[in-house]
Amino acid sequence: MTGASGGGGAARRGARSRRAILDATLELAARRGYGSLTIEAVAAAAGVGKPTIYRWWPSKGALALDALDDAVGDALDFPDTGDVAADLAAQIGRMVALFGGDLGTVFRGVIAEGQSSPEIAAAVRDTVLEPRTRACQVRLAKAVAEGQLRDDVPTRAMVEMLYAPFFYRALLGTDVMTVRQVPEIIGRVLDGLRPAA
Amino acid sequence: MTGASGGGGAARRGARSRRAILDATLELAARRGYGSLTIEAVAAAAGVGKPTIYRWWPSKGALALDALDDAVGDALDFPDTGDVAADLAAQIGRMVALFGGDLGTVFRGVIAEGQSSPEIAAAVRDTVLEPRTRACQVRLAKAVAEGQLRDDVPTRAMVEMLYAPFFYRALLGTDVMTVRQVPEIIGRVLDGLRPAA
Amino acid sequence: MTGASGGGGAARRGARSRRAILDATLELAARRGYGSLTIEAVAAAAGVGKPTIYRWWPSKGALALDALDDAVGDALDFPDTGDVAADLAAQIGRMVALFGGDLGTVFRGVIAEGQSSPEIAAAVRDTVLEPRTRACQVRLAKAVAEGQLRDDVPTRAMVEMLYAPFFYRALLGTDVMTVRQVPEIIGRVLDGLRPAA
Amino acid sequence: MTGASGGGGAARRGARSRRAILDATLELAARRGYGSLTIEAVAAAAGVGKPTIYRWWPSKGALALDALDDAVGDALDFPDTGDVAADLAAQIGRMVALFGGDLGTVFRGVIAEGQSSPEIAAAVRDTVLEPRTRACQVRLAKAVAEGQLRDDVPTRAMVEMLYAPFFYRALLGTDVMTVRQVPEIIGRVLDGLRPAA
DNA sequence: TAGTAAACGAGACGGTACGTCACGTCTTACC
DNA sequence: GGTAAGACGTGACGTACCGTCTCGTTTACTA
Repeated sequence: MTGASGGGGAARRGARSRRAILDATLELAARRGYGSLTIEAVAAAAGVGKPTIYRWWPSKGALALDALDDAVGDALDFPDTGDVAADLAAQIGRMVALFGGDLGTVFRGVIAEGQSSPEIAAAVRDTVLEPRTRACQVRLAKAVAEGQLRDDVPTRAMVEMLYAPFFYRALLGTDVMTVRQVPEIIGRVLDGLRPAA
Repeated sequence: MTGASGGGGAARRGARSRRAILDATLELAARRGYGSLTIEAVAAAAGVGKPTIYRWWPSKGALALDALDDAVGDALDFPDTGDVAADLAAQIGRMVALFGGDLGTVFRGVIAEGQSSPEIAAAVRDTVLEPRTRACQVRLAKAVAEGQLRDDVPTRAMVEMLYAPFFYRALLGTDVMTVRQVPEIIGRVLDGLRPAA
Repeated sequence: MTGASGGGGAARRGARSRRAILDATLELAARRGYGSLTIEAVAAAAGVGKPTIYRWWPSKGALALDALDDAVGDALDFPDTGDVAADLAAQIGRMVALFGGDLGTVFRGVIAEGQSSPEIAAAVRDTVLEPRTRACQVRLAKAVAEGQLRDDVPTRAMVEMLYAPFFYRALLGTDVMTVRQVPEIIGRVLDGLRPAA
Repeated sequence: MTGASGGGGAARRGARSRRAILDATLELAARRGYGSLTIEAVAAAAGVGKPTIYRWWPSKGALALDALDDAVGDALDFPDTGDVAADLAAQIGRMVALFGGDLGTVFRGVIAEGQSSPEIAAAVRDTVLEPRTRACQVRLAKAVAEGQLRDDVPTRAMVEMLYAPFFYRALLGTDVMTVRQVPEIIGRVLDGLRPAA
């Protein structure tokens, strides 16, 4: 359910088709690359007519976003063990692992699509980024309250500092971020976010 | 500087055409959006045959990158006033200003293209990112030597921490970064990069 | 009847398009000349997409041949009045009349195309020439049986002698053959084909 | 020297180039087919610039016609042994032999070109057909005077009857004419052209 | 013999049309 | 009664040649 992106219920009998379409989307995006993904090919691979796809999704980006969202599920929900550094490392580590594979291809493709399509950009923000940003802010606010983090930096800014390096590497392709590097990278950011005394 | 992106010398007589093509590329990308930019339209707007464009640039991405590079020129070269925080704020501020307008549209489009095209991704890295990263590393290394910054964090990691938030906002569209916000954002990152005592 | 040239059934819904395409083909070929006929222009004139034309016809030549065949219909079927000389003059006269106008332009163009394209050449033979040659042979064989013509010359050779002058003039452009000249020309050939006694 | 077709003197220094161009033209036309012959390819194969070709020939057809004319030379001049049937068979036999090979490809291509280009059509008539037609008419007129042929059929019509079958077969591709068939085919036509008593 | 003007090779240029791809819409036929 | 199948108009793709237009560089005739 992607909200603004349009993916829909299809309660009636589209369930089978919906699954086949989402699966084919991920499969093809992973195999041929997001740029070479076409609605035409998805329809063929899913054994479905093109109009059936257009009935439920307005564009390739919306479809890919839905497929992505469907595949990620709740794998990126936020943990709370009491140790904010460990929690951040765990969640971001899972993200790095998840997007290091085929899903990453789709994710980067969707973000790329968003550069040209305000609708997709908005859908990505609303369905992917914003909910997790808020969950993270909640966790950070708790850490602030517990004195683990400074109280003079908005949690939203902290989120940005923590996640930005991941997107930087993912989207600019300067280096692949591995799960093992995550704690160190997070740690350096947190160094600046700890209370003065 | 066309580097790996292919745009070429065309010393002979293509100078006029080259200018018209690059200008038309920026103009159209700004006006209609990068995604709607077509080689066909560029050719028409530049008063040039399509093959002339394909003779010198292998793809729309390479063309856009060249146009971008040409437009940026040396506007993003790195200053050295002695105060590393001020220098960073100045350079990143200029970047924010530059990419806040039409050039930003092209820049984001080229990076988006890079998600599907390894050639473009590599060209972006080689011609745009890497040179400036190195210049920044040089400046940071000087600051480390002067005791303004920690010596236990690689300068490359520092660069990442400093620039990532800009790309985060630019590419995910969560918020527009304004020039006025730059010093504060840079400042927070630097807080974690200053020597311990 | 599209025979080997490929134009097809398009039973489903292409009927309107098919008509528009064939009409536009003849119209443009007549107006601008066969050599200047382009698929692009036919598509535009017919209010049709290029791919629709390529879906049904493999080449300009095949399209033109189909348009020709469609326009000729059964206008060149062979008569039988009992007088072989009169029948030949009538049929060839109709042919001269038909190909003296716009259809001739198309016909000559298709034959020209056949010089470079074995497929077109074969299609011309199979769909245009051969059926009429056979019909003529049948008529000639009857005349032979009735003693109006020699029995020591193959009817196929007779057909060649009778029709060749028409193609000679049409394709080499030495002179335009008029309907009034037909009986005389046919007559001279028949002079050599009458029984000895 | 093709008169209207333009091929020209190039007395100065073009001799080498001219030869190379004509040779390359025949070579390429034979190898790849007339339709696939391009000025560009001729220029490359001849080691010559395109403008050099355009300087001397206005079109591919004019070039091919010149190459053809150059290659045929005086091989098709008309003999006179006293026996008109033998002379005709000899000359037409030589023509069949000559145009049965690569030269035939070029010849048919030039005639095809003539269907769309009045200039080429005129050049073909003026430089290839007309001179030989006249030579043949002269020979036939002599035969008429000697009583070997009817005097009530214009020699021009006779020429048409005699040569048309060759072009019929060559251009319509119904059958290849072999040298051995020539006397028989000529003979049948002459049967109708002999004096009555 | 030297000078010079042409013709030359090379190839970039503005174009036109090619034949193909995928788009997103629409219609028909089947299940 | 919804759906697969797929034809349709559209528009851009990237390519092949077109015929024209500079570019220097031979080269062979004139002086």
